[in-house]
Amino acid sequence: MAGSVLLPKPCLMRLPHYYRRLLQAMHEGQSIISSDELGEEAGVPAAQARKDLSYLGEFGRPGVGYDVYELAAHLERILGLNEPKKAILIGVGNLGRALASYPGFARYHLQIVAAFDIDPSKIGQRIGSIRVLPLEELETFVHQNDVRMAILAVPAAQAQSIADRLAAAGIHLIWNFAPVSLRVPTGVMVFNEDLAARLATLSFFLIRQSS
Amino acid sequence: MAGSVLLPKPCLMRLPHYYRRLLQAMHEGQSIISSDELGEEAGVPAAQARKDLSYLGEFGRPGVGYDVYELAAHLERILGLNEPKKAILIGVGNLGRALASYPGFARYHLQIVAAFDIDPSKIGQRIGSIRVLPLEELETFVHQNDVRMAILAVPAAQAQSIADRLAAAGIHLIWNFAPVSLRVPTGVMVFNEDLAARLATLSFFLIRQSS
DNA sequence: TAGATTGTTAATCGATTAACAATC
DNA sequence: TAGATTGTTAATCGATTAACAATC
Repeated sequence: MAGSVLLPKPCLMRLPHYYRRLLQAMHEGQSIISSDELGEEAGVPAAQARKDLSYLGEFGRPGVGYDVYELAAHLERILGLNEPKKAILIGVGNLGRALASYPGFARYHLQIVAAFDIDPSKIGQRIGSIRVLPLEELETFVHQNDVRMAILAVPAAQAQSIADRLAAAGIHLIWNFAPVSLRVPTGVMVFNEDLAARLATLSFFLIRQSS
Repeated sequence: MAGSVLLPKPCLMRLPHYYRRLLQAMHEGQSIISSDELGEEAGVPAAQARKDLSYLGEFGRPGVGYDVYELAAHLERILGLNEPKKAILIGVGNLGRALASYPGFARYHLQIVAAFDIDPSKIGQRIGSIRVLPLEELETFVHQNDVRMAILAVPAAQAQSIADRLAAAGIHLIWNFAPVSLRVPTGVMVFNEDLAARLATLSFFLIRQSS
């Protein structure tokens, strides 16, 4: 399940930042870039950036730097940025709607192919081009459309039972925005975007601010 | 600036999860809890949970466990969950609106006291009880209301220039939802909630899924 | 050639885990 | 007393950083 490419998790989290710096370089017509410039974008020293990239292969030229286009293309391939990624959205509240229309996702080829909700008044609505379907159709839709990813934006109380259904329906990856720890069978990956928990950690720093 | 309490960052990130488990215990009438139960919620072994809590002091009783109410009260104090936390919201797009009405924030006493936007058609609107003010009034408002925290939910292109203004106006903590790395003066803390970068890391796993 | 920058090794740093005496 | 569970030490693990030979 871990795939063929092994990467330390902190390294993986920095790759999108390197990639973003490469896009900027392209935009500015820069064709060679240094580990120092890449590291700066990710907030790490040049040595860290070089080490991260060395996990992917040898791309740089000593004394010169990295070819912007070549490295960008490689990161796109490693991260799968250009692969179409079908996902369903569960929960069409304020946050769900915002995610459905988030402009930053299109660049990475995320395709939200349908949304689901229990609220009858929302069924049949559209968010952009995304149709809102009744939750009962979840399993059928996942099977018929071969969807592997779900974005979960329902209230905390409903999240676990829906996660169970998603796992049973064959979803492999849940991007969870509900503020709960989900239990899922092995083989299902959960990535938590827990804004309430994050706020609690911000609170720690905020109340310690001087002045 | 680092405050008096030193905590490893991974530990700090787990404290909200322990706290959440304590709330659940209270709800169920459980008055003693073990490091094993706490660790499970955060996805770590019992030894890790004990070590995390030992940074805060000695709360458990050997052979017994932790007092649910006592530990919850202590976590509330350490994290400052019950302290009122004023914040302003910059950017009243879909994501900004969703954050302004996010139900999970009230429990931790986050008070979004105003929202700002450049779009004239949005000025004067209300999101719940939050008024949308023109961006020109940002500095005045921050000074007059002694605000330390800003939630930044503007398009990537505008984020840096607004971060500059926030820092100059005396904001200490920026919760940044724009997909960019902000440069801020020392003394200003930035916490990034970079959904586009996160999607890129999800992509890495998604395209490697078997079947 | 002189200057710049990579890829990699080794040293450092910090977090996690295992083990267990102390305690209830 | 026997069983359970903490707080803490020491061992392990993994990531970061410094340094530098190799390369352009």
